[in-house]
Amino acid sequence: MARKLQPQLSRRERQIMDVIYRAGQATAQDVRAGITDPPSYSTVRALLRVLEEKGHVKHRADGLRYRYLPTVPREQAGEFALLQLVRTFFDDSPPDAVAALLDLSHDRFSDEELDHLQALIDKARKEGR
Amino acid sequence: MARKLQPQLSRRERQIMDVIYRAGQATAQDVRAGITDPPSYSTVRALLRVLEEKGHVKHRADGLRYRYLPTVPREQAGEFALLQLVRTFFDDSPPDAVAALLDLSHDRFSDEELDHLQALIDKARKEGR
DNA sequence: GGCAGGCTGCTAATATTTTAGCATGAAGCT
DNA sequence: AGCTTCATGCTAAAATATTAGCAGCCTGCC
Repeated sequence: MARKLQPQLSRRERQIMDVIYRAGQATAQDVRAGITDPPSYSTVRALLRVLEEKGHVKHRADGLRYRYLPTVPREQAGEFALLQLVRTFFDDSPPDAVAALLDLSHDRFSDEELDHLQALIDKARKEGR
Repeated sequence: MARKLQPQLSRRERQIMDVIYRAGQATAQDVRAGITDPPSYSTVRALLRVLEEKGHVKHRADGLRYRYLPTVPREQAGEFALLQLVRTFFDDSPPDAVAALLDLSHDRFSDEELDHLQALIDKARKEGR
């Protein structure tokens, strides 16, 4: 399976993709609203067109307007980005990254989520041996 | 403490910063070697100068040449990037991200690391109540 | 001394990105 | 019907990023 190397998005393109991934899908207005320092509406649309040409998003007509979706599903893109980040900042060690996340935001973990993690760890243990 | 919003690096700048963060520090040659599709040596140096102007890296003289270091320490930059990514791809839910990491690379977790995580979870449990 | 090698500083051209404006068409409303 | 609103498509200018070349300086060596 030939995986695309790297999208190599430009600054604004990256910003826009982030908005779209956060929301799942978005209109040009949505995108504009999701950027803190937004350019004109016209500009956003131009960039969306560029992103579509490059194959990073596709659009569906929603009444009169367009609604943009990522071509690479969120889950897959997220995994890829995560691995990339782990490689750059955590010595390519997923465990280090997990530790950082726990350390950084342990207060964000509910009891249920902790239970869930517990289960995942147990599962990893079983599969490991 | 006024934290800078977002670095907003350009494409090449991002690539270069990644190399520097991966290695901890790097010379222009190192940077060039760390990029898969590198521009000329001259170009790399120019970009390093730009990055220094913008305050993202600093350099130390190492004999005759320069050795570049990030101004924001790796750990801190990693945490920030991680939170950012979690926000974009995991509904701002660190637990979801942890689950994805475990799921994605459970074979990369050694027994010791699993024990360590276990301890972190227990700690979170205690602090949580 | 004088030459080669490896580095920096600076500068300028080229490519790409980013931007906004204008023309056009569909839908809804009075 | 005619007006307003909100969308698109296209185009071209402006800003920024990317690139490479050239000059100069230090070090080591013949």
